Formats: sequence, structure tokens, C-alpha cells
Amino acid sequence: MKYNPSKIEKKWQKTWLKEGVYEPNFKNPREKGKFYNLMMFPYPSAEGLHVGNMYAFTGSDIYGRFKRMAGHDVLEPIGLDGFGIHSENYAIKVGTHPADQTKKSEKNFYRQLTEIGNGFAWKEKLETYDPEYYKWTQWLFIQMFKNGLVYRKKQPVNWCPSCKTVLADEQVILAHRNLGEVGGGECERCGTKVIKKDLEQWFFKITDYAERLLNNLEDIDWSEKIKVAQRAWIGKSEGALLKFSIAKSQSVIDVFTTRADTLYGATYMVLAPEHPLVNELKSQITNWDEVQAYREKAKGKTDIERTAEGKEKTGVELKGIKAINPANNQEISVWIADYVLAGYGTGAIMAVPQHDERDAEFAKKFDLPFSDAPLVAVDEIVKKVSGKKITQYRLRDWLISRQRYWGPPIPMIHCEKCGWQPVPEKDLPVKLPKIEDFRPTGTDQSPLASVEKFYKTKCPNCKGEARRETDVSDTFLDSAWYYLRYPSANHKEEAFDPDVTKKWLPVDMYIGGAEHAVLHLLYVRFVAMALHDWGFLNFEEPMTRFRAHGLIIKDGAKMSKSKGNVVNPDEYIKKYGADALRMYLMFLGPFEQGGDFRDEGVAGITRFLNRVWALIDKVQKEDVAEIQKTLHQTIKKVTEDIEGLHYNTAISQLMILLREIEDVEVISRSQFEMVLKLLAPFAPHITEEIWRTVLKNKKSIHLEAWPEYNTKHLVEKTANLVLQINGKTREVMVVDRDLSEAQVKELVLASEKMQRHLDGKTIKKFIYLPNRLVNIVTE
RNA sequence: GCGGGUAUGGCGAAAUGGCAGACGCGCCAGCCUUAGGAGCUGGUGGCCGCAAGGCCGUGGAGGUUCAAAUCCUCCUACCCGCACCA
Repeated sequence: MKYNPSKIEKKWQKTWLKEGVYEPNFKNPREKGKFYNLMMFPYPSAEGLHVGNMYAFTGSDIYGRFKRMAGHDVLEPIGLDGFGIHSENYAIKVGTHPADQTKKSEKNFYRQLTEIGNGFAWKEKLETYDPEYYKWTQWLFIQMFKNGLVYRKKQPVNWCPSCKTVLADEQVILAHRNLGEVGGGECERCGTKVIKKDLEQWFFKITDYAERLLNNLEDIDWSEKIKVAQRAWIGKSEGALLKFSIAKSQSVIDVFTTRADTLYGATYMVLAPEHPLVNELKSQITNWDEVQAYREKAKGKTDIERTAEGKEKTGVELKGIKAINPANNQEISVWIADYVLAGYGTGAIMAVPQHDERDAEFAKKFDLPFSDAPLVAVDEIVKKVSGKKITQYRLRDWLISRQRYWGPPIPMIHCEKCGWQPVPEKDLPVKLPKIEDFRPTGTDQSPLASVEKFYKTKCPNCKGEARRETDVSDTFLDSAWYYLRYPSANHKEEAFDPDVTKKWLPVDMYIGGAEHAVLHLLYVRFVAMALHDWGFLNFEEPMTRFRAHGLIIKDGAKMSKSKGNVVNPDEYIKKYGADALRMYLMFLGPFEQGGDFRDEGVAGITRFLNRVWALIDKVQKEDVAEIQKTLHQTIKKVTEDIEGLHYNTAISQLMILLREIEDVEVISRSQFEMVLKLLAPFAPHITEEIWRTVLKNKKSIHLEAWPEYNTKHLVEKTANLVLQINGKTREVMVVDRDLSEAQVKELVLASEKMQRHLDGKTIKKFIYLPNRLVNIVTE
């Protein structure tokens, strides 16, 4: 019988589905308890899953299969993050309706996800664009609203001119800044330069959770780089709020400073050009035209131009205005300059050229005084000038509305009399109507705004004429709670079944891309905390453990369509089989580091699998002593390596074991079965085929118990003692274990080789590490 | 600029402070075959040497240690995050 991957893989995929091998028992998990193994679900935007997705899914699946065999009831769910700009843009590109395109993509994605051989719980699959799903996304929005975490506000917001919608701060990527290229931020989806627009939008008050989002990081087992990124994004800084009064006026300028101790050195003040106080002081400003011109310029200037100008300071003095330094009552000048940001702190600063580089630069340019005033104690000065110690965060509220079609309509109704009202929960879902003209309008409104049938409605409160919100919510809201839905995917009454949730949440292992560090991975934590506070969840942190997987490149370069080096996994599965592709991907390098895909490499794994297949002919009854040691070493190493996601070294060890087995004539059935089990998470098809078809076992190998190693096989009678002279290895001596130092010394000094190297030298020191090493130090 | 990470053969990589380069690719030699982009066996960091063996070697420069890829200091390059955040 020859190993024929394409034949056996399809067969077992069907059988697994039919037998429900990967369906957990939600009510009564197996002896070791539940294990929720989650991989970030994909968004079906492109032609299909690329090899990078397969890499991530395989890595996650190996972990899940391992946990299942280790006795856990594993939930490894799958779904599609199919709502959102990415899917809609793709539909526009290929000229179909998103609803139709998604159905097509869905089929293709699920086919691919089946063919890679993952142990998914298909009965719990979900799609975010399914009304049965987004009904609860809307419910979540309403809970946010009812709990005071939603507000509308007009302010300058990020606008993508290509996607024709607003974006959250997290969705604006600051790239190319240092490359001298103009660019003040690009749309996370399409790469277009983002501009600022003054618009009224819906926001989620994620900033209320800033402190907890920061503090909880200490307690969760997440990849360090994600924690670092989140800490930076939240950007906590502790300082003081100080008041500067304006001479001959009632007005006061609040400033936030982390250096209250330098207050005596504050020689001027700067307001952001957008600061509201500027208008208030108009009548006193003697150079209003100049001020107004600068403000106009700053407003029209997007970050694009600011960056193009480098960090050269610009600004205009508010002539006629003087502020008073509360520490020494000296009058100081007041300026507006765009190096002060309206959105951070109070939008105003006290400038201390002596202690702040930026202030120094500005002072130099505009010939402002430098003070060498001494530092004072923070607490003292804050008290003296009646200031207040406060904490600032860099984090901004989550802009949640989008002027697009393909998303869950925001479940809010506006009534002229009663104001904004949430849609009554019994009326959910607010279904997204299938409309012909779904393209973004560019009018600051969603295409739904021109669909009267959709927006015309009654006020839930007074029953009068009212208008439905026509914006949809951000895709990241869909994915901010999907992990809660999986175990309750077939539950109709609530977003998630309280009993099942109590049993199955939080997620035990979450694997995904690091690019979501301050996007999805921040939102998902915020939403869990809110749900916890409203009494829906008994945990605050949704994922106990998170690991970021590495990225796959091709022949040393990033994969991209323009380079034509995109690896299509379908071709490789067809040619080599899913098992070979899985193992090759995992063998490339450490899972958390990624690797370089090269076609030649697949051959090594194919050879390996063929040789495993050939072992079939070696099986007999009795255990074979020669391989016991390596076999048990392999159990130990593979177990530890999978736990640490070191799949590449686990596979190396399996290769070493295979070679040893090939050196013996025969092996026992039970030894062979252990080998198959160790290999099963990596190569689920070939192991199942041998397990059931050849060895005639009834039950799936993937439900078998993970092998345990016996330390008695690991202990050896002899040790390889490394003999060094002055740190240089001269000989490796096989000695009985656990000899005394004196015995070892005698043996070592008797060695001809050692004698040669020691000839004429005086031994100064004799270092002995039992069973491992001897180092002789000479004069 | 600040923070985090990485740097090891021709390539992907491996090494609780203790034999650097496991494992795999590629390459070389041999076997097998009508044939090989198949399979098997052996070899494969560099330099010197017929060999035994020796010397050098983990981005660079120092240091700690009996012993450093690993720990410390400084430097260089690349990657990631934040960035005029007061």
C-alpha cells in the first residue's frame, strides 16, 4: 500500500465531521475539564486563505489537538469576520453585492479550512453578517448605551477619503513618518492618507477603562510585545493640572504638566490653535488677523503637511494677552502653536525652555526668555498654586460609527421630541436591507441614509415620527465579542448562554496576529470588562493566554500580489497533502517568529511522512528495547515543546526518533502507536489512516490519550563526560554514572590524550560537574 | 527621539552559563535504476594537514567567569510599537 495523501485526507475529513470527533461535550466536559482553544477568525476579503493564514491555523490546531489528547474537552471553533470595510471593498472591486460575495467567499473559506485538516467544532461556526449573530452585536451596542458608555460628539475625526468613512484612532496607522515621505497616517484597510473632518459621531467610552486595561496587563499571560504596545497606546502619564490666570481678564488657562517642579521656569504659554479660549479672548487680541490666519493654516494643514515640514516650530503670539505664572506672579506671553495638540491634556501648556527640548526650540526661534529658576518639590508647588495632581491617558474613545453599508446598523432611533432612543431589544435585529446601491457615498452619510423604507420609523418612546440611525458599527465591534458566541452559537434566547459561558469561558489559549495589538486585542478586553461590570460575565479578561504567531515570508521577501510570490495553499495541499504542508510550515522556525517559505523545503517533510508510512511493515508484538530511551525522550520533548509552541524542535525530535526506529528490524505495536500519537497533532490524516485502517483501531486517534513518558527509560548507566583543559574540550569520556570526584579525577588523569595536553603543566584547579563535565585549569 | 525585539554555516534553524551548528534544505561522493527533479548510504563551518591532530569561529569592541551564542557595558545593522503626548 502506498501513501496517497489526497485520497486519505478527504476521507478522514468527512469521517471526522460525521462522527463529531471535534465536538466538545458542553454540558459535561471530559476528565481534565474544558479547554477553549481559539484562533483569530479570518475575514473573507481576498480570493481565499493564503499560506500565512494556514500557518496560524495549523499552529493553533496543533495546540488544540494536543490538549484534546491530554484529556481536555477542547472547543476549537471557527467562523468568519465577514462584515466590514474589507469585505465590502472586495465586493466592490469584483463587482458583486457584498451579501452575494460573502456567500461565495464563505464556501471557499470553509472548504480551505476543512482541507488543512483542523479539528474545528463546525456545529458552532458563526458569521458576523448572519442576522442571528449581529442581532446580538446590536444588543451589545444597546447595553453600552444603557450603561452610559455611548455618546455622540462633534469633533475633528479621522476620515478615509477612499473608504469614505470615519475611522477610530486605532485604525489609523502612522507609517512612513521617518522615511521622509509625506504621511500623517494611513487607513488601516486601504492605505489611503487619512484626513481630519469635523463630524458628529458615536463613541464608546473606552477611556473609562484605561486604568484597568493597563493594570490587568500585569495578570494576563500574553505575548510581551502585545503588552508593551497596549501600554504605549494607553499612554498613562501622571502630572498636575495648574491654573494660569490671564491679566486683566477673568479667563483662566488650565495646563497639564508632568513637570510641576519646573513651574518657576515657565516663561511663556502655548495653546493649541484649536483651543476654545482663543475665540473667547478675541476682543483683547491686537493681532487677530495674524492669529486667525495661523489657525486657518493649521486647520487646513493636515498632519501630512506638518510632517513634511519636519519638526520646525511655528506659532503666533496672542498680542495683547499676558498670562500670570502663579508661582512668581510674573507676566508671560501667550502663543498659539501647532506643536501643542488640542486632543491631549488640556490643549495648553506652560513652556519651560530650560527643561523641555521642544519649548527650548520654540523659545530660540521666537527669541523668548530662558529661565534658570531652581526646581521645587512637586507636592509643595501644586499646593501653593492650588493645582491638582491628575492622571492623563493617551487613549481616546472608540469612534464606533461608520458611513458604510456592510455592517450591523447601529440600533438607535432619533426622535425630535425624545432625543436618541435605543431600539427595543425585542425588535432586534435591525436588519440590514439588501439595497442595489450599497457603495459609500462620500457625503458623510451611509448609503442607508437615502433608503426611506429603512430610516423612516416610529419613536419607541412617544410613538411619533422618528428617524433611524443609518450608520453601521465598526467591524471591530463584531469581533470584540465573537468568542462569547461560539459556545452559545445555537442558543436563541440570549447573546450567550449564562450556564455554558460560566463553564467554558474565558478562552484558555488565543492565537493570532500581532498586528491587532491595539485594535482587536484592546477592544475585546474593553468589551469583556464592560460585560463583567454589568453582571454578564464572571471574569474581566477574556483570554487567559495569548500568543502572537510569526509571519510567513516567501524566499526572503514579503508576499504580495504585485511581486507575484503569494503562496496558494491549495496548490501545495493538492501536490503534497495537508499533512506535509502543515508539518513543513511548523518546521520552518519557531511558531512565534514565523519563517521563510521555500518550495525545496517541503520535500524533506514528504520524505519524513513516507518513511513513517513505511514503518507499517515493521510492526510485531514485543517491545524493542533499543528504541525505548529515544522514544521516551521524544515523548518528553514533544510534550514540552508543544506546550511552549516550539513546534519546529518537536518535529526535529520526531525525525530523530524515526531514524532510530529505522535502525531496528521491528517495533512493537504499542511502540508504533505511541509514535503515531506523538505525530497526530502535526499530521492528523496519515496518523488516523494508519491508526484505523492499518492497525484496525475503532476510535479516532485524536481522541486517544497522549502518551506519558517513563523516567526509568530516560536514565542511563553511563554518562558522556566532557573533558576540558582551560575550557577547551579535549576528549569525551564514557564513564559510569555518579562516580565520586576522586574516581573521576583518577580516570581523567590516566587518559593518554589528557596526559599529552597536560604534559609539563601544573594543575591549578579541577572542576567537576557530576556526569557532565571536567575542566582542568593549569598555570 | 523613546520603548521592545532580532543578529549563529550556502539557506531555514538548534543549543537549563558547560562538546556551537541538533533537525531539515541544499551541495558533494557512492549505491540502485533503461532513466531521474525518485529512493538508499556516507560526507558537509573556515583554515592548515596524507592522516592523527591543531588553530580560528555565534554582527563589532571590551568585561565578568575555570567556562560565554547565552550574563554585563558600549557600538553597528535590521524589524516592531509609540512619537511635537507637555
